[in-house]
Amino acid sequence: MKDPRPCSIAATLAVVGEKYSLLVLREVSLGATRFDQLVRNTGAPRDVLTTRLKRLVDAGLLEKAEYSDRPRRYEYRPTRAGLELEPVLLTLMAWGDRHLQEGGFRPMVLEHACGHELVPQVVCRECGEQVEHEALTAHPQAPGWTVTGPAAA
Amino acid sequence: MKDPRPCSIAATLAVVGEKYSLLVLREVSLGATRFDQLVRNTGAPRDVLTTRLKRLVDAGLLEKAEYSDRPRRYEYRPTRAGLELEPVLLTLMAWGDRHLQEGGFRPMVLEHACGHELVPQVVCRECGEQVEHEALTAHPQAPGWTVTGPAAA
DNA sequence: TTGGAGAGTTGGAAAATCAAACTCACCGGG
DNA sequence: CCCGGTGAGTTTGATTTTCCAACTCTCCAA
Repeated sequence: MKDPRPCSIAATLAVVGEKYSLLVLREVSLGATRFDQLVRNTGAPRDVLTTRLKRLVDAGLLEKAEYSDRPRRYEYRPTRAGLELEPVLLTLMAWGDRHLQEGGFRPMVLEHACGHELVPQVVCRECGEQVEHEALTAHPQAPGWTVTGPAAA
Repeated sequence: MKDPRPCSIAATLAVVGEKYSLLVLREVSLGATRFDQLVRNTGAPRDVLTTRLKRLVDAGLLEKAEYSDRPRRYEYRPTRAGLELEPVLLTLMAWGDRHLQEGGFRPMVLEHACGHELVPQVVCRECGEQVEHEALTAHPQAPGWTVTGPAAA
């Protein structure tokens, strides 16, 4: 009766929820894979970046690849699992574009292979409809948990 | 030449990227809107929760609503803007379900109004195709920024 | 031989986190 | 009238993180 709700959101955030982690993923997805690029582009202090990179490599989201021996230098490439976090980045970006950017200015525009500017949408895989809050019903699977909290303790 | 990349992902994380903020959004979206529920269900220390709630209310993602005067008690309800972060929560959950939960166990199953279990997918609004990393091209709009970093400073 | 790059490490101050205890207002018995 | 309990925080003091600047170490190039 002391543990928080078991949840894949929390589990995922335990891996990528620390400050700068998702910005690192953003950069490596864009192709900025080197330490000094990550420092400049994310604004992370160098020591913090070091520990974030270690964590992301350990978690299998990045891999450290030598791109030059003599001098020995490494870059950080996203793994498939790392790239699969892109939907998270896209939905975060979409929300920020809509709610935070005044004047409709978008700091980054993404072009989809279909030829259009990408406006990401989250849909139900079965019916293809855009997912609305009102159309969802949650079913907690963990024993002792209901939608609002622990069952009558 | 010292600021990090201007980006809606970073802007959004500045609002909801601190520890527990997204878990609070998860809970209020589920219907657990009261202080003690949030403490139990997220695991946040009470004082931290207080500051997170203040921030989320100030940012317009939650609203504080009196549900009883005498004794005066408040709950925190998600605003429309708050609910619009659900796509982020859904994609985080999907990633965790796929990459972190052994044995395919899902701590939470969501049912869509169409009658099926929800498997969220991110698609391009124009063509409806699922978004793949390889199908994206990024176009930074901020002056001085390229896809890998600041332009030749 | 001096001067960069690039990729980190180190040191110490400042800020955030944590758990537990405490407050304050009220309610409902006994 | 007193007592325990609930709900929503606030306070306290110890522990962790963060932050930033400066430093290291390896190489290459002028």
